[in-house]
Amino acid sequence: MNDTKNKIKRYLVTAALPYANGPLHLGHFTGNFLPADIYVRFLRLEGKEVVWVCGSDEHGAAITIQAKKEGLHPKEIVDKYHFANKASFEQLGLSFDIYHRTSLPIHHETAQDFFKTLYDKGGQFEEKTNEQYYDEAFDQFLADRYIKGECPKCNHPEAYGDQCENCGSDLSPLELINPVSTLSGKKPILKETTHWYFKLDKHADWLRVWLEKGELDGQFHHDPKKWKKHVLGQCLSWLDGGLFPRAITRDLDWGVKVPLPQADGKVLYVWFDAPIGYISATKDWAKENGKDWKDFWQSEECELVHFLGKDNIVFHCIIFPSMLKAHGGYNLPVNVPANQFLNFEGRKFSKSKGWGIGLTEYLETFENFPNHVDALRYALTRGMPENKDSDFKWDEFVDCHDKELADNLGNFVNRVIVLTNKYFGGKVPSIDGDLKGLLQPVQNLLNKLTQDIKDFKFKSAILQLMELSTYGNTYLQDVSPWKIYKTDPESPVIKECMRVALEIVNILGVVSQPFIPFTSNKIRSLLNLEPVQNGGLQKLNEQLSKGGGLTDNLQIGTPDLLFAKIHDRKDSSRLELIEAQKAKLTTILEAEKAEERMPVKAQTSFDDFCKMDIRTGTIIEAEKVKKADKLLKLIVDIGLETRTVVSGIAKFHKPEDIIGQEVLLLANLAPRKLRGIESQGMILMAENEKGELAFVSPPKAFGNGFEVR
RNA sequence: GAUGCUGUAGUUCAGUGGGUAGAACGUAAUACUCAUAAUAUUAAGGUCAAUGGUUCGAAUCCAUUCAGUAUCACCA
Repeated sequence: MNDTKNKIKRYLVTAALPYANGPLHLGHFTGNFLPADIYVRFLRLEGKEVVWVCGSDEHGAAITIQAKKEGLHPKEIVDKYHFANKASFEQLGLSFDIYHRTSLPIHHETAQDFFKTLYDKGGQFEEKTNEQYYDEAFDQFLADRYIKGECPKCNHPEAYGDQCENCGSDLSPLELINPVSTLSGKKPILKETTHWYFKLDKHADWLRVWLEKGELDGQFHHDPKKWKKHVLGQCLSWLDGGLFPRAITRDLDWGVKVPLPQADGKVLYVWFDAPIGYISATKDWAKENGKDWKDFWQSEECELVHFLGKDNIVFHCIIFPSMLKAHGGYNLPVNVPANQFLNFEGRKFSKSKGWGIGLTEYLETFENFPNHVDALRYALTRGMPENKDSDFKWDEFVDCHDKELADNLGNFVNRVIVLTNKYFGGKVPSIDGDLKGLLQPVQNLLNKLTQDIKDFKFKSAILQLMELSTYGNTYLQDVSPWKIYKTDPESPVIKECMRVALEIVNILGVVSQPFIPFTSNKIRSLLNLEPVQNGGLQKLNEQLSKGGGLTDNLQIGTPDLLFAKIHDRKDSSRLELIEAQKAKLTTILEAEKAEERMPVKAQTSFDDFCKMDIRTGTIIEAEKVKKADKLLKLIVDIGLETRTVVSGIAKFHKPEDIIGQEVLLLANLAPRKLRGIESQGMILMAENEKGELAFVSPPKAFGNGFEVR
């Protein structure tokens, strides 16, 4: 295809650095770490030189705020989660070459050098001074989201510094009436501060060429057709919207110090320092392993691939590449195969509601579940959100564990091992036939699997894995050696059949390794072989091109199940484990139904109530308000007159359905403009725990304009 | 609100330089018994979100609409 590919000798793979302020869940695992691990393990199997770097992202205001709330030093927070996450990752079989952390000195130096290089070059940064809100109690400048106040446009009392959720208008914190810090609850003061901005806008032109055509500095860099649609789409949409300078410093005492004398008390903004963590991690690894990090970052012979979730696309496809290009000398990623998000039983993961399962939690709860890590890795790969959001369901986990891993793969391997022991005393039979020819269909599947991984189609690849054992099952069924054995136990057909089946088991042992490494080791040990080594797939392909991958008369091991089925007549323990997880969710759902009745408000007086003039009325016209999701413009007949009312009910009621609807209208409410339309009253609605709105109305044809008391 | 992505069999998803729709699971029938009541074969099942357009021909291209989801300049 092109020459550049042939130059590639090394691969550098990154998985997005997890933020070290909390435990991680299945979504992080399947979106980011698992695909990277599969890819990296595959490259190693192919005998490629590859380094996979990752680590904890440990800076940023979120961590300092959490530390203050818990009365801890930020270091204590990040230590806790760094080591916890690292331990979980090891148990899950993630094969990082290094799991780094951005609080290490080598990272601080690297990030500072990077900043300093851009600064000294000139033209990449600009300085701006302005006034920002500052929380004196917390001794911290406040991000927009940490400020609340009254909205200047709709007077909603709980507007955020960046946006009012009531009227939807974009705000600046300075516009808020009576601003309050959400950290201390006190009124913040205005303070002047200076920050450095990275001139991202300068990079728009080459970025577009790079993303659209895959060309960099007039040369071929990568094939944009191999990028996922949603990745390219989002990037180009960003470029279309125009790029703007972005602040890259913060007023904080936790983070990488800005290496300038005039920048005391300022640190690099985490999104600037975090991706540089990939570089410092590589340096750290290289130092430990006697390698040169530049061979991976600054060499044409190395390919860079970033794995991440869709929330991180623009950072890795626009901002970080711009930083690297501005610095000069660095490789840019040849692909950024971002995944979408994983939901859990139909909803988003939510730590606060207990919806979902954390990685540590899974590892602990399923500790005694045989091969529980591979069971999870398999289920998550099968449902990987490669091109759209996907959903983890326990029932599907059970299904694919039992039907695919146990019945298809596990049972195939088992029946081959059992038959080999039975017919040949556990020795791999030698045959005279054309083994290579017999294995051709298997080789085709293997090739497809290989290509799928190279194309980052892991879901399809793992299906090919299953196809391999399906082929094995079908093949056994077609030949049915047990039938032949009854009449002619010495038949060469039996030998040939079993040799082919054993070869397939051997192939499965090698090629399953990127996906389900523990199972791979177990298959190998059933064949009496060592765990597969780097280059194992390359070696296997060489052997297959000559004939088979196994040696004649190899003494294999005794049968042992790879996966214990969840639906097991004799042992209900695994099913109980799953049922307990499902019961937990039911409990949450029921609790939500039960609670969430608003407490009764403070006492009021009859006189106050009488101030309300509530009238019966009928909706005679209804239309959607433009530029508003929730609003309908209604004309209500209240007998003596008609009123125009803007009502936030569009999510639950279509305009055409509610014409003729009888309603109750609060008629003496002060008029207010909503989205430019004067609303002369308020329709009374009942709202349930889901936020659904229902009309409250008199019985049919009651008549308009009567008072409600 | 703008923009990106997504919307295909009961379920989970593949699929496009436009030319009689694919898999897995589930369902039904049959075969087999070496194996974890496993396996194999066959069958049924889809106006490819809706509407309009381009075309000899559209699930595939264009437009509009609807739904889900993400991003939208200091949120890590």
